[in-house]
Amino acid sequence: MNQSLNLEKKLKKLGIRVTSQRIKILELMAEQQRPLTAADIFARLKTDNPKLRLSTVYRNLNNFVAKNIVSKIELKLDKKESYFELLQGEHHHHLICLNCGQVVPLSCPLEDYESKISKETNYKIVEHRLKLYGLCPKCQ
Amino acid sequence: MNQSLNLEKKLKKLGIRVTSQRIKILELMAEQQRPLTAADIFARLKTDNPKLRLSTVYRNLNNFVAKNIVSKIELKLDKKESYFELLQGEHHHHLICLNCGQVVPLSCPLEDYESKISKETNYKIVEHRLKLYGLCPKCQ
DNA sequence: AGAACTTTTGCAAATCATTTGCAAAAGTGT
DNA sequence: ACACTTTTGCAAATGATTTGCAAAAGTTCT
Repeated sequence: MNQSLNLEKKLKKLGIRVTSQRIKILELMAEQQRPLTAADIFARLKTDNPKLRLSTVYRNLNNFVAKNIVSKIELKLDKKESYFELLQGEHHHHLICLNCGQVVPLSCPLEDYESKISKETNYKIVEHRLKLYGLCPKCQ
Repeated sequence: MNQSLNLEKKLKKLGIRVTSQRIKILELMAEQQRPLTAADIFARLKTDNPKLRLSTVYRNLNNFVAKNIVSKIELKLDKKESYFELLQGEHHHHLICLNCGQVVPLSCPLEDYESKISKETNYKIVEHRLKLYGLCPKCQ
């Protein structure tokens, strides 16, 4: 059934106005199932909608992040561009191929470590980020 | 004894030319013992040397990173500025207070996890990055 | 469906961190 | 001190992201 209808409902429930730009961005992210940059999304959507602006993509992505339906991560070691990923499924991390950029989702190994560190430091731990870098089978 | 003499030797050994800018940058990092931004270093050193440029700081930090005597990390969740840290002591990670920015070094819990992931994915794992975010005792 | 109201978008320009080109200055080996 | 190579100061460029503002689109109420 119609995916954009589901997305509409999702946005309405969150009190986010339904615009075609927003639907298209979320559709693309759902379809790709991998972290995308604002530029990736823009490049893909501007062919269908030449009036679309990169700033609109950024504004909406930031909005989604604030509303907790998208997460923003820095994936590459050297480049400083942000990647965005639909928040769905469980909390996970990423393994990134240094050569081809392929991204593999990883389960989180840090529950015990976090509570250990919390006890040792008396910090209240709110979140964490973990990335592994390497070479995928093809690139080795 | 004279620390800048040690630093001179260190640079010479690595085939890096000894300049006063380089010595000052490394001295400051050694003295501060916490990750600093290029802007931090520049702000601190420009009072003694008003001709110093931020680009010089960046160029030297990048050089040190390439020569493996400094590591470059992204510390803050939102801000995109890089932090630089003298490579000394053992491999570690960071716990950062979301409120005051205090940084605590953490031991690395990932040896077993890395080999497990390597087996599962057939990736050759080269490195990893882990950061924890939370509130320090004072900021809770 | 239309009016009134609020939010988002397109567009251009600004911002922030970082890099680069180039001539002058400084470091190095002899 | 000399000839050679690298680094620096300086200005301008770059890349990612954000912002101001008027026009356009979405929402609510009737």
